[in-house]
Amino acid sequence: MAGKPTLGTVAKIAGVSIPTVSQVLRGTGRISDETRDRVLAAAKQLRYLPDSRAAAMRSGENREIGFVINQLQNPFNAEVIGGVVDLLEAEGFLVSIVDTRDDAKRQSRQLEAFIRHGRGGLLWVPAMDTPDEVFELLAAQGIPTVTFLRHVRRDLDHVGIRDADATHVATRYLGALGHRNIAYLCGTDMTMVRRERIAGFQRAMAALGAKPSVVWTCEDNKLAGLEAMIALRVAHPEITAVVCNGDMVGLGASLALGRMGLKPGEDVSVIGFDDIQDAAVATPPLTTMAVHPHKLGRKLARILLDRIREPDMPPIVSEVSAELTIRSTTGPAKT
Amino acid sequence: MAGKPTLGTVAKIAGVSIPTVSQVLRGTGRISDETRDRVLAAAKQLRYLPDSRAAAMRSGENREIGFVINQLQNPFNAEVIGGVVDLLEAEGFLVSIVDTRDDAKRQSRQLEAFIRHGRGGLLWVPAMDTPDEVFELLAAQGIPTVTFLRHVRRDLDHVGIRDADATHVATRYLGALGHRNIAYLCGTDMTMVRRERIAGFQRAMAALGAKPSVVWTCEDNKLAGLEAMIALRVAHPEITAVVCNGDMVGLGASLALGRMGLKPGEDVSVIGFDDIQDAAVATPPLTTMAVHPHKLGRKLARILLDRIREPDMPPIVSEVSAELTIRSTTGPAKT
DNA sequence: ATAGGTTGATATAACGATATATCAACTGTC
DNA sequence: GACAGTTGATATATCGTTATATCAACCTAT
Repeated sequence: MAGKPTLGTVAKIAGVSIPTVSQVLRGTGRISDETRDRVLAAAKQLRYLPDSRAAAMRSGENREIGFVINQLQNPFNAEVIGGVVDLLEAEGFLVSIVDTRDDAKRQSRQLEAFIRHGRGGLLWVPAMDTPDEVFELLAAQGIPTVTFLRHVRRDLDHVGIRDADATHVATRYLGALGHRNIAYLCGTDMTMVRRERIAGFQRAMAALGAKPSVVWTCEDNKLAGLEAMIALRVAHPEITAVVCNGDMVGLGASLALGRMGLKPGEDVSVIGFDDIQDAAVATPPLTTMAVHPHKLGRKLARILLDRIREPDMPPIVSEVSAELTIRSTTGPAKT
Repeated sequence: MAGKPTLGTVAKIAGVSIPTVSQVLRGTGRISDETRDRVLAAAKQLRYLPDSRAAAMRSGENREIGFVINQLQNPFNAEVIGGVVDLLEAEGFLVSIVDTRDDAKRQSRQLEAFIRHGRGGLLWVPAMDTPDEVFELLAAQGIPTVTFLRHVRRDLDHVGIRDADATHVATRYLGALGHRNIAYLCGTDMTMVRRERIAGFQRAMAALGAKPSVVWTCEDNKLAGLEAMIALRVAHPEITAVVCNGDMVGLGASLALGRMGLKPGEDVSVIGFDDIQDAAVATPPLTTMAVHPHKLGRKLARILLDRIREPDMPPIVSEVSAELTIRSTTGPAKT
């Protein structure tokens, strides 16, 4: 009545032994048609489902993957998750997700919980300021792990974006349109990703022979982008183009221009990053550096599967390029 | 080297037996200071973390909760998740999330996976068209379960919103502003929630003595809201106000009015639902029926904890009211 | 009739933990 | 110095599975 059905309860009802039930359900061993039917009927009647934890304990096989992400609300991340889950569920894995909200303390608790609860593999966007001891903890457990976006440890598999290249391309494109006073809008947190992107931006600015470049602070959401654009406009009225650290910021900046009576793509150009779904349908549609988050998610999952299959390979690093996707928020510099 | 540390490896290093290590780590039994120190040192050196699956198997205690949600990207849901996780993690639980994307088949697989992997409790927004067998499966396992938003089974605990009241209040408010030609914008999927909301809308319309009311089809996102508003305006130019099934739709509708050269709150009034963070910072700020998603998440978690503690209580149903939150997209009807 | 092979099932041990029982070595008491 | 009580540890059984070994019953061949 109360309590989950187990192999034992199924065995009792079918009038056979426990190993027999186990063999029937997994299709191994030699079983007569008659007992097979009896066992299957009993299992169905009780709605029995095997306890994979007990199974994993004995057999060593573990098909539960943990995904540790830094911001669940972020539409880019949500699309990546879709790709990861599509692939892994098709392979019979369960993907359970936790959100660190970029808080290293919460992340430590969650990773510990994942280890205790026996995840067979981890996908991980390391939170900012992740302490080294966390990596050592993971290494000590020997859990297959792939980091995503933030490439903090060379001894782990990694899937990421060619960040420096992307901002370089974006900035060079603005330069080709005649812009010389270009700002980069991003947060203060010095993650690997951000460092790379700023480096790419600076490199392109240097190649353009542009003045000392402006890197302007801005949280990673639409409202912050809006406010930052307004403040930037006041502090640096000479700026004619901005490269943003994410589409949400870009959309906010574009919105701000409208509010100030300026036309994005005519008065000031804006380039976003990620190509989230909103970018294409915004007014005006946002020029952006597109990565394909769903595909990226599949690649991430694939590499984890490879690692699980071959634990002793040297670390794999896979970086994809972002594509310049021109829409309406960029245009020639006013002369 | 390879392989997780276990009680056995810790015991060997500390030179004691397995039960001793277990007792030291859990603080039970009688242990001398000297062996305690030795054991703790060994555990620390190996970075040992106990396997909660094995522990749960023996002790029966299970502190892993599954959250089955219908749409991860939805900002309202994301805020609810925040509330749930804040409470449950503070109580020492691990909350792992899966996204059904409102696909009953995927949901079945995911729920089965949660059962197999031994979740100690479930929070669940049932997907549309969830077949009865799924509920029977859950009942057979006896897993504490609380449904959220969609109240499909009276024999399960539930946390939701007083949907009919909310749309009734919203519509009555528009009536008080002088509007009589009011439309309701929502999807075609006849979920419990939607049925209730339409009922509240219709009831208020009847009380206003208004004409046969318009219920207009619209997916639950910003772009769909935008397109629906434009189409609605063409088909029913007499409409002066719309009540929306969610803030994303409301924001899209408001955007559409701007594109058509109309002023939200002057030419046409718009009311949203949920009060997601974007609603307050949009231009113009969106009038909406506010629920407090973070608080709602905490309540949801609390009820699950109660159920886990007292499995035999009769089902609990908790419904919260949405508050009319007036911003700038509503105003008096033009005379 | 006996050895050897096949069939269809069960017995047993193990995974990593916990709960309960047991036990040896001290302690103190009269 | 014998007995009871305490202290600090270990032995053993158990949770729900799976892997491996074992086994009885039947068949076949010489």
